[in-house]
Amino acid sequence: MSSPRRITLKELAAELGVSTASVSNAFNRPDQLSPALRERILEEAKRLGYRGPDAKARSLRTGRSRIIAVVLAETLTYSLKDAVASELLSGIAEVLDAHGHTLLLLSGRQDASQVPGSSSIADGFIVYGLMANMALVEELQSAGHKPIVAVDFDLGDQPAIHVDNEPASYAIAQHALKTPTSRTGIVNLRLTETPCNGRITSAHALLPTGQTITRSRLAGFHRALAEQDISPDSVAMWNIEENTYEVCAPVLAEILDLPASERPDLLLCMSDRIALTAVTLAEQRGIRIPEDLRITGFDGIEEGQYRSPRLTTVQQDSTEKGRLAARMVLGLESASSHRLPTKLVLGETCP
Amino acid sequence: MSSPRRITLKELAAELGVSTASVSNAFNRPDQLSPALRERILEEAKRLGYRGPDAKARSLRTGRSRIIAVVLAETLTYSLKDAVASELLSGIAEVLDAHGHTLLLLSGRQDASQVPGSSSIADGFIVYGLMANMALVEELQSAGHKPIVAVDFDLGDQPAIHVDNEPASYAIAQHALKTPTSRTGIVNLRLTETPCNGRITSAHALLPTGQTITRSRLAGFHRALAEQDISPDSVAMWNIEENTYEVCAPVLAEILDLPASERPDLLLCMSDRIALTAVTLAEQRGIRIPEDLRITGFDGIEEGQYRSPRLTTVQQDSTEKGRLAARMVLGLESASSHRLPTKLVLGETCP
DNA sequence: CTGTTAGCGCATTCAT
DNA sequence: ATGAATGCGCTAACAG
Repeated sequence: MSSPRRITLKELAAELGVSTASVSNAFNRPDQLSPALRERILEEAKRLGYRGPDAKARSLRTGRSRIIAVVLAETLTYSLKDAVASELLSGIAEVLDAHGHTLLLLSGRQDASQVPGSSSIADGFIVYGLMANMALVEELQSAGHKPIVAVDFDLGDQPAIHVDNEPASYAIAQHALKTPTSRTGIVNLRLTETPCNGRITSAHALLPTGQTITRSRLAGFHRALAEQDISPDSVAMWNIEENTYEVCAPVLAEILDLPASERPDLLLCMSDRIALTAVTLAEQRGIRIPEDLRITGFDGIEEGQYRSPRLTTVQQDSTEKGRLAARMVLGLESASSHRLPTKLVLGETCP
Repeated sequence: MSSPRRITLKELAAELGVSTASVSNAFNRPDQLSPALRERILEEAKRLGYRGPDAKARSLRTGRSRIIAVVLAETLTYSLKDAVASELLSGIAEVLDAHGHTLLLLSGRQDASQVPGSSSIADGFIVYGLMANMALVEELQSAGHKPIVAVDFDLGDQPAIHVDNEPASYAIAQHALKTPTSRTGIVNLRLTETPCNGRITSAHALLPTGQTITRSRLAGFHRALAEQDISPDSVAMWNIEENTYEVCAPVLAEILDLPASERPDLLLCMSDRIALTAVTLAEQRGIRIPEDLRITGFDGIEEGQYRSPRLTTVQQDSTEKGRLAARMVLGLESASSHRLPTKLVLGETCP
């Protein structure tokens, strides 16, 4: 076989003896030509191996590509392995697919040089999580009138989607604190100004309030603690930089290997991944859950529910968050900010 | 603020009193103009908010977009939630990122009408898994000289990446059968001609040999069974259509709820997801692992190793599979087919 | 209902 | 080292 080059619309038109407009209309606007001609064009196109208008030329001409870019705060490699991010993407993909759009993955972590290139092809952007490097996002904002939706953080006056982090954390901590505790520990996620995997001391500065979701979660924990007359300062805190087992494990091992007199009997974790790692390491050490150690998570990922003991956690519907973001970026939903509800899920790790 | 429209290269050139070629060269070919002029252009560009050449126009002109499309056999919504597919994507993204390319997600399940549109924008394709609808893939093949890499199945004479499915399955079954078993059961993944979630009877036709990875895995199981003088026909088989807890659970419940005299004491599962679901449901029923029931998986996903009991499984490095696919599609690796090795991982579910 | 025309924004010859 | 000209493939006005 020898199809040296994709045939073009113009060539097809010439071959058929019709105008390029008719061929274009045959593919794009059926109502603009007679069914008979359309039929003839489509048939001949198939015969000659013409697969429809070229996406590159079409997008240049129309200004639209039917591509929506998702910009992820972390590296793609990491985000794709993270259950929460994957669920979000899953929800986004569901809606985009249903509306004939496709999904381009970008990372806020790339060399700032490359990104602008590919990004100007997208019709809109969903930006997930606070970027370490805001340069890219600022470009997107200034680049024109393309819709931008921020998820889990605020981006100027762009519409944003949030989850009820503070009330949810308050609720789960309140639940956990109903059972008397002698020592509570909090395991945070990306909360310190400078990277830290381990115990948070007074030497560590925390990220500013109001910027990150984990800061809101901490506020909820603290409110519930205060309500029990437990001073937040008396509660030990640890920090974790990356929501993976490998990064979580050493920090949790450090906690669980504390002498029994110092080891917490309640761990408030900021993610299910952290909590699940705690469960695994506790099991390995013969620490009984929940008798010796109660554990709460946050996110409600499937892995935490489809195992035993089931995680006590806050369920945020990341898939729905993705669907909503996609509908907003496609203009199917008002471009105002949304705050999604969460649900307290009582498992066996903290009954 | 009022940036009504993104400024164009031509306008910038006019503003500066230089030719469009110089502006273009300032961004693309630094060696083609004096450093002084280049500096001036870049500076003025930044000042006027010109973010570099438009991706749509640039890709039309050059014929290259720096976008690689990954075509997934299943829906995107499903694939993004699947640990194996996510790891593959993770590996792909890692390499693409490092080489300044971006990742476009396509599904082989979309309305065939939409896909061709967006797909012609990509510089190359990685096709993952046997498509239910081969129409799209046939288009990609005939569409020209863009590189295509097939993963986990064969696509005409395109280069393909495979895993040692048959030997790996043989090895794990052989290991499992070292311990005497009274009743072995096999839980397959997408193996029947027509969809089936449940027991496979003689009424079910299986997919043709050599097409799907699960068929190869079954062959490995059967070879090990035959070696123990166990007739494959005497081994009960079940089938599962989708690698999710929700779909796996009812089928495994059916198996585990068989009267003790009929219930298998060894389950050879074709995926870790199936095996993990079996573990969870067995635990719920007080069936002891491995005393009452031994379980093997396939894939080696993290979830199976970072829990207790750890899964006995075959580890395939999906991330490396993705990296290799990406290097091949970028032309950094010979375009010949590859077969990746696997590793037997002995956990507690089948010591 | 159909055909003609004029760019979309850019990279690349080929002159100078 | 720089500038003028051409067209990548297509769609949207418009004219017939």
